[in-house]
Amino acid sequence: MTDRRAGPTSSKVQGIAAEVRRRIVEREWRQGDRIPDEADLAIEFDAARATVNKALQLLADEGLLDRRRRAGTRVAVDPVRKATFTISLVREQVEHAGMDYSHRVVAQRRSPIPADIAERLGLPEGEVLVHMRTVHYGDGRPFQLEDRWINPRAAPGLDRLDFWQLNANEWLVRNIPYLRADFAFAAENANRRDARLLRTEPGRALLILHRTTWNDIGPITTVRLAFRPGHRVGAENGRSDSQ
Amino acid sequence: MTDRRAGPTSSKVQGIAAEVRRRIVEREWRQGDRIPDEADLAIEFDAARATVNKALQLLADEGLLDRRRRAGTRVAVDPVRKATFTISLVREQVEHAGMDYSHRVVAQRRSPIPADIAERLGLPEGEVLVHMRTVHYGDGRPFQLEDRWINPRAAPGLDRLDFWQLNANEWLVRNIPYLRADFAFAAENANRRDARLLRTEPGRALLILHRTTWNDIGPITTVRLAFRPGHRVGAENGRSDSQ
DNA sequence: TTTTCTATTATGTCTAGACTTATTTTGCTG
DNA sequence: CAGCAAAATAAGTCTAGACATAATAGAAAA
Repeated sequence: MTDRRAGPTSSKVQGIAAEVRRRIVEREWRQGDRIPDEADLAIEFDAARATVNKALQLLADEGLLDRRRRAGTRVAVDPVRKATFTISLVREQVEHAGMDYSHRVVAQRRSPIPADIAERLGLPEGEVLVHMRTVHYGDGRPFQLEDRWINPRAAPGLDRLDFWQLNANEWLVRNIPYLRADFAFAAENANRRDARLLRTEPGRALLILHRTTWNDIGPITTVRLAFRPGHRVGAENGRSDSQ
Repeated sequence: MTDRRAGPTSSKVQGIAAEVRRRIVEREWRQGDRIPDEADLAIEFDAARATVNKALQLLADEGLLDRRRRAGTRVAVDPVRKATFTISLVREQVEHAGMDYSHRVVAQRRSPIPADIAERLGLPEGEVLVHMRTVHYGDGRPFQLEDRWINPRAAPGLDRLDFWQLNANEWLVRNIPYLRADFAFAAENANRRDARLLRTEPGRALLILHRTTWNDIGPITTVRLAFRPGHRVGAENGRSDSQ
């Protein structure tokens, strides 16, 4: 997990947010309490209401405040916190860790989709998609195993490509923008194939990240990423990091 | 395909964001392209510059645009996407799934911290913290196993509490607000204790969520949450869901 | 040529004010 | 008293304009 630099240039919005945060942490304002309205805070902080609004929205997005029209702003009773995970390209993850990146496509073919994939994509079972399996390496050691289904209908230009050479994820990400994505983390015991490709033993617990992306045409691709044993995926919250 | 609700109240900001998103997806504006500046877009969309600014900031936060002062706004080449996970209380997760919630504290004592916990918290090894282990149930079946260390110095009022009765997480969340939290997902093979408490077999892959929270005094608590086998934690992005 | 200064520019931030909208309060009516 | 309509209110959104700031491009100096 990367470190987080000190307060971002401390703008007025950030200053107000920090002060409100402080009052909540110091329990001047307690869980459930109604806090002064935007107009009053604007006077207190000598700011425009829009500025106070932005600060309070920030804290509401963090889950620290509950805001409702007419009802006012309250300190959240159950601070439902949000953790933001940054999903970057495998190659960048590997290189960021100071390793040399390489990858190997171990399978690529057109194939009818099994039931679970069909359900995930909302396509009829047996529809023929492009299926590929890739191992990503860091310093020659397996880093991540990628099992991907691609919908050629939603990815024009796919046919002309040689994925035995190219990195599918990078091509997709750069050429087929998506409107929506969903993610899910899971844990699975490595099966024989996972174990062989990741050079570990069957049964080892693997962190799995499922991701499916969509555009206006339909599902683009769904992928199962299996990380090497022991890998962690981290996030941080608490200070919003817009910009 | 899952349902896609109509534009969220379709404000002007959302409308502009949607149109820019469309142009990127339709490849009118391609990866790396410079897009018109805020002033021009403001004229085109008949909006104030602040409104355009808000829309573009939204898309930049989503990772779809790169913006830099003076250099202008470009369509991101590597759309580093952010997935936001909502971390709610276990009880809410269980009840949201339509199950009856219950929990059982299986251990609670003061204990010197081992090396890994010490490192995670930035405290000297051997410092004495409160250590507790709780099983959370849904409809009587184990849902999550919680292994928690609490720093009494950062959690005043802790001593007077009876955690054999109370849910530690809920008490902390409601009474000791934190400034910063970090999260990490991992996968581990169930050890004997995990297996016994989650009523599964040793070796089963478990999804683990580590979370540590901090306030201005120092670390408050660190917790290892082990989900029951097969559990998934999901997120979605693509449309910002502020408010 | 390279370096350094300076002007320019697009985004970042803020303000004061207006209007909108969800929600609660209040007060009227049966 | 209940039920409903109207007033009040606090957040939501937007505008026009101002100034700040980072980064670039171009000009001047070495």
